[in-house]
Parts: sequence; structure tokens; C-alpha cells
Amino acid sequence: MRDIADATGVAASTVSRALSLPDRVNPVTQERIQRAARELGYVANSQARALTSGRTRAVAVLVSDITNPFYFDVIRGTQHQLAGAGWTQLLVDTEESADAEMAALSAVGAKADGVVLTASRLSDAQIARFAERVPLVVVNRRPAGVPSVLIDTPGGVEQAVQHLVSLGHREILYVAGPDSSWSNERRWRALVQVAKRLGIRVGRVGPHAPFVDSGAAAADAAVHAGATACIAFNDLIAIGMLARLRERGVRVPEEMSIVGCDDIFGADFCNPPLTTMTSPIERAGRVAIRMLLGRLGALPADELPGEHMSGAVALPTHLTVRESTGPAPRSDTA
Amino acid sequence: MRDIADATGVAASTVSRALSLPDRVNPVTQERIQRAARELGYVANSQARALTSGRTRAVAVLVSDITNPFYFDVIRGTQHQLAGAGWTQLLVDTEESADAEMAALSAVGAKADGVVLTASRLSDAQIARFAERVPLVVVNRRPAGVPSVLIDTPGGVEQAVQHLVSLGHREILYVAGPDSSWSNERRWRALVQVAKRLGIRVGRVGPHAPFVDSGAAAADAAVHAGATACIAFNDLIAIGMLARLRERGVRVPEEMSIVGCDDIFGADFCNPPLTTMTSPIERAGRVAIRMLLGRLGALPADELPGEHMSGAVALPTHLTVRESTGPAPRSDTA
DNA sequence: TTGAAAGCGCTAACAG
DNA sequence: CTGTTAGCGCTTTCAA
Repeated sequence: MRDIADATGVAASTVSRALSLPDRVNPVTQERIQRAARELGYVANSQARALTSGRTRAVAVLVSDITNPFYFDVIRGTQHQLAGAGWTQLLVDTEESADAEMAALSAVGAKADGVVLTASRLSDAQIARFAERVPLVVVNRRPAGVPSVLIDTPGGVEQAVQHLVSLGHREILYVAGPDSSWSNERRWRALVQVAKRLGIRVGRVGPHAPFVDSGAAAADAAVHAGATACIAFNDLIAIGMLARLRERGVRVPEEMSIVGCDDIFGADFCNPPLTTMTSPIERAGRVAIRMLLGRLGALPADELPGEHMSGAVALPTHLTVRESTGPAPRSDTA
Repeated sequence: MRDIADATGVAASTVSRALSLPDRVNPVTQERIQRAARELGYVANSQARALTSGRTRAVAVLVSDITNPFYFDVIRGTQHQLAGAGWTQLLVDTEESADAEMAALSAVGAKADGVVLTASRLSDAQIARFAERVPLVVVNRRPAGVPSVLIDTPGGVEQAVQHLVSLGHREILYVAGPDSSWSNERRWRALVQVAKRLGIRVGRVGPHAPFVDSGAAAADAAVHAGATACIAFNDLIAIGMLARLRERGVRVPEEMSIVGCDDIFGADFCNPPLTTMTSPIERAGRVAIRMLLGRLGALPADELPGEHMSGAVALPTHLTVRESTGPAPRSDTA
């Protein structure tokens, strides 16, 4: 910056202004400075800028497992919305560790102006405490007082149950995900409730880690339980179950119907294609960023007027029926 | 930092030392400072630190499409290796744009100590120029003088061709990826060469964008060309072809064999499971980081002695045979 | 072993 | 509209 100040014969502060607040400077010198900057190949040092201004124009996105396809879509959503606003994304993989999450949240203050927290391992209280110190939006979590975007899988569960019931199933097995997952409990409760209303039975196996590999054990448990219809915590587990059932010679959906959750990459081309609750995952990422940017007073032009600046927004889910669900086998309806 | 200096009655510079170079300070005061820091909940401001020291302990990883499962594995590899060394990863999605890539590379200087460049859209010369200004390691590219890690897909292509030939195929169709892809040309050339040696014919269709959706057009082209064996640029396209062929009633592998490339998430559970060249993608990410950290003089303990500090390292690929390849149909062998 | 002082690259009052 | 002057939070000479 000094170089370009020298080159144009103005003070460094004028250069700063010409570059960051162009209309607060004489159009002529402004142009001169811009040109010099270009010629000298000047690129602002965002760190130094952040140091004085206190603003980084970056947001940290914390995910618990960068390997999980679910997050790919979230990340894509946040990335796009952020890039569109000229902001930077800081991706942090907390690797399912609450400690790593705490550490990241503590350190983030200087690196980013806000954070999007997905699949937190922290307690509601802990999250709320951090939210006081740094602008925070959580995804798939609902700590009081913290803005959040929820994917309405309970709504999807209802659709899934209706679907299975319409196919003649009278008993549904829930293949649970990790105990530490908020969504997991939420889905289970929704299932219990809908089942009661519809007068069907529910069972539960698990917990299972949210990986394809966990599907084998899950499938075995389901077969052992004599299930004919399963709703899995997520598509990863469901896809793993499909593979294992095929291996065991259990036909899907003739002998067992499987419903997944999320509609991740792969759900449409696995074998058979998976009936699943399609979640607007990417949109969740975008909405989270929009909420955050809104609270930071940094929304582009198309700012949604206070729409869901605070509180929780729930994104609807819908059931996508593919070939992994079918009529209940005779023995079941009997 | 001032707070903890005040609290312990020492100078700020001593606090700095106690925190960053603990052995350059009296053990007693050192301990006192550490404790105060902990009590005050001090976390270093990495930006300010970078400003003076010039080192950020961060590396930028540029990918051309964060959405492509191939990069998930690369990212996982870089992330792990980096985290293990206590470094930070800056993920940048260049969205297939050379401009975005240039911009990112220019701006990266202050934000990171080095960069890993994957699937660059830039020319070798441009890459080499950047490499002079900032420590750089490229993946799947080989600009002279720039350290690179290559995934040896040509070796995989040879295995794939041998495999197909052993199944009786005498003609192979290459389903090309984007023209701008270095790997694409590389695979094609390898195919031509092996084919010549083995005395079989090759054809080529494309280019096709590296998405599952591109597979439909690719499959149609393959059918039109009367192919009975295809090697696709990558698994995404191959998986899309599988879906389209199924839709058109073309049986795989009875009527057409399909070989993919990379063995990404999904290749083992698509229908039928895909025969593909398994690439050590995650390892490529790890190796790239290790090379970079090596050049930055920042390797942990297990530093590989100069092994591939510079030059190019090629990671071997192997063919994983699954159910999408089978004997050539009669009409072909006739 | 410690403190004082200078300064990393930039922005933000405050005068002029 | 522009220059001067302080810092942002930290590291790093240089002396003591």
C-alpha cells in the first residue's frame, strides 16, 4: 500500500479509502490510485484489514465429519451463498469431537465474523453461551434463543409411515443413528407419535454409526427382529443395509422395505434405488448463511425483509418413493 | 495479551514468549503466565500472529468443484494430514473458473503459507509462475519444476484394457471427460498406446462434463457407436451411463461392459457395482500436504527423509473388478 | 531471563 | 477531499 501511495504521491490513508470506500475520494485520484494498484499487482492483505476493522468477511462452517455426503450439500449451499456475497468460507472439520468443536468455536472469533454450526456435539446450554460471544446459526438443532435452521424430517417421517402403511405394513422398525444426534431422537419421537395415531407398532434397533459400513449390522438386526419395513436414521445406513440384505438373499422390497433419510448423493443409483426423505440440504446451507449475514447486516441486495432473521426456520422435507419400498409380504399382513 | 501481562506483572513481550517459545523463559514465570492465560480464557489471535511472524500455519487447498465426490477424498486426506500437524486448512472452491483460481492464488499469500492445487484450469506456465511466489504442490498435473503428486491412472488404464481383452473384447470406446482436463488426455493417450500394443481398436466419444447427469448422453453415444466395452473418464460419468443403459434396456455387462475411474463413494453400491480403477485419492491428499509441509520445513516427527520433497510422485492405481464388466457378446467376437 | 520499542499492513478518527 | 496520527494483537530485535 505504501508503494502505491508513493507511486501516486498521496498518503497511505487515501489509498486505503480509494480502495475500500471509493466514493469518499476524488474521482480523479481515485482512478489514478486504482490504476496504480492494478499495475503494481496489489492485493489487499485481508488479515491486516481484519485486524483494524474487526471484520473479516469470512464465516466459519463447522461440520462434524467432512466425509459424510450429507455435509457436502450443506457446504455447497453455504459456499455458494457466501461466494455470492463476496464472503469467504472457513471449513472446519470437528471430527465428531466436542473438544475440537469447543476449540474451533473459541478460536473462531478473530478468524470469522460468524459461524454456522452443524451437527453439534455440544449441549444446548454450551451452544447458547457461545452464541452470546459470536454470531451463530445452528443447523438441525434448536437451542433456545439461538437462530436455527431445521430440516423438518419429522414431517418426512410422517409421510414415510403413511406410505408404508398404505403398502400394508403394520409394524415399522426404526434403525437408530448415534445417540448423540439430536435429529436421531427427533425422528424416533416423530415415528412413535405417528405410529400411535395410525395404530401400528414400532420397534427400534441401534444405535448405529452413520456410515455405510454400519448398515450390515443394522440389516442383520432388522432381519433378526423379523422386520418387514424399516426406516433408517439416514441414507448411509440404509444403503449399507441394502448391500447386506442382497448379500443375505433377502429381497428388497419383496421381503423387506427400506426407507432412508436425506436423499444424499447415491440414493438414486444404489440397488435398488432408495425410497427416502428428500431434504433440502443445500438450501439449508444457503438459508443458514442468509440468516447469519442478515444478523451481521451484510445481506446483498435481495435481502429477505426480516423474514427469519431470528428464531427457527423449518425447511420442509418430502418423501421420494423409489424401489426400495413395496407391499408388505403376506406373513406380515396375516 | 495485555490483560495477562497485567495480571502477572510482566511485559507483554514476555507473555508472548511464554506462550510461543516456552523454553526461552523462566520456568516459574512461564507456568504463572500459562495459568493466567488459561484462567482468562486467552486464545491467540492467529491473524495478528501471522501479521508479524509472516507465517500462518495454514494451507489453502484449491478444488475446482467442491461437489465432486473425488475431491471429498482429497480434502479428507489433506485435512487429516494438516490437522495432525496442527495446521489449518483453507478450502477454496474455484468453481471450474480459471479467473477464480487466479484470484484465489493471488490472494492466498497472506492467508496461507502454501497451497495445494488440484484440477487446475491454468496453463503449466501460469502454475509455474505462481509456484515462484508461493510454495505450491499440484495434484494430477505436471508443470516443469513444480512438485506434484500424480495418480497413475495410465497404469490403471492398462490393467483395465487387459481385463477387457481377457474377457474377449476387441474394441474399446473411451468416454471422454472435459477437454480442459489434463487427466483426460493422459488417460486417452494411455488407452491408445495400450490398444495398439495389444492390437485392438479404440474409439472415442465426448467430451462429457464430469457429472452423473452427463452419463445419459454418453450412454446414448456409446450405444450409437455400437460399443460393447467402454472406459469412462470417471466414475460419475460411468454411473450415469449405468442408469441410462438400464433405462434403455441395455444389459450391463451382458451387452455392454463399463469401466469407471477413481472408485469414488458410490462405485461399489451402484447397479451393477462398477468395475473401476481404484485411486488412492485420500493418500494423494496426504502426500501433497506432506510434500508441502516438507518444503516449508514444518514436518512433524515422522518426516520422510527427502523422499519426494521435490519432483513428482506417482501413486499407483489398481483395477477393482466388480459386476459392470463381463465377457464380450457373441456379435463382437465374431 | 526480561523489558522497551518498533513495526507487520491496514483502517479510523480527527484535523485541516 | 486528503493528510496525520493512532492503534488492531502480536512478534522480534536490541539492550539491559
